[in-house]
Amino acid sequence: MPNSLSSFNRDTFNTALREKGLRPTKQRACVYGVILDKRDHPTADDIYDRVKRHLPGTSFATVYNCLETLVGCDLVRQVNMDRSPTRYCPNLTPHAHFRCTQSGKIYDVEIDNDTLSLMQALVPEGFEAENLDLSFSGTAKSSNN
Amino acid sequence: MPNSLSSFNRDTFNTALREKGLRPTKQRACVYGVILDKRDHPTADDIYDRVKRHLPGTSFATVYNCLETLVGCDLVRQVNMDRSPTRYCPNLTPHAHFRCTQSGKIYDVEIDNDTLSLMQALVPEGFEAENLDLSFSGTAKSSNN
DNA sequence: TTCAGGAATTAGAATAATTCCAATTTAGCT
DNA sequence: AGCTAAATTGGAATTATTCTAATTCCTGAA
Repeated sequence: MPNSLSSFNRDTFNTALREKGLRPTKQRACVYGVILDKRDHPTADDIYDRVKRHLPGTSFATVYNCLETLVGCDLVRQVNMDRSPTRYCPNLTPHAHFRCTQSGKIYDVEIDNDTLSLMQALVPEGFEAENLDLSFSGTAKSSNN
Repeated sequence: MPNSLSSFNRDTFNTALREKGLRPTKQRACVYGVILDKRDHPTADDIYDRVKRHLPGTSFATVYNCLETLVGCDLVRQVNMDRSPTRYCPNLTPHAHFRCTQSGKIYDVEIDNDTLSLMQALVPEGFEAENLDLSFSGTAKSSNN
């Protein structure tokens, strides 16, 4: 039985959904599962393909619905880089993204607390930032694959 | 005659285009003009409306073509925030953006050199960043309009 | 346990931003 | 003026995403 969540993740998942009064359905679990499974910042399209291998009847709308739900429950994060399709990421720690313009691959980049504080301090008086997004693009040596 | 470029901007414009072997057409000048004129981070749609007031025959495709050209000549910058339409910005200094989730307005946020260096230092060995994007979203007090 | 009612899923249509395309116009050279 | 490549044009096409209305599925009260 592939893509069953580990009991740890299953717990996180159930709890997060129940807290919002939402149902932990098999589609939602599966979408969450494939995102945890291969942390390659998949697009909705990628996720759809992977989910179909486990739950063949799943529709595109459902994938989008599930993703929206998971994002709303803070189980996964959206990653938007330029105009390219939205990607999804189970890494919830504060981190930036690096996109290789050659391969299209996206890498997580840790942000240390000092730098994070300095960035947050850029926001002027009278503005209240709830969200911060930092991304880089450029080239990655192929040894980083 | 509205939206004629100041002689300073006209020079910048002509030079930047000629350097790439491109023609400084009236459509390109007008698109550049409206972006300089009202620095409110307009979308292609906004720009189209404003350009039509000066050059009524202009098509949408032309606006997009001109924008691409201007970006390629480093005369304006694209600003992408989440999934919302691309916006355009004539501020070429390193700066971040703040989007007010209530009004949708976008504000420039200066980045000091120290913070900029620290951010650039986040990029790990083996990665070469050509581009850095920092954006915030949250709420802005209405006195910031 | 059943069953009512809300929640979730589904297929397919609709939308929004952007890009593509083929035809026409224009600008810059000789 | 006339040639040629570049730019513009209108409309069709594309892409990612959202919407809609119908169906199916859970859950908890009887």
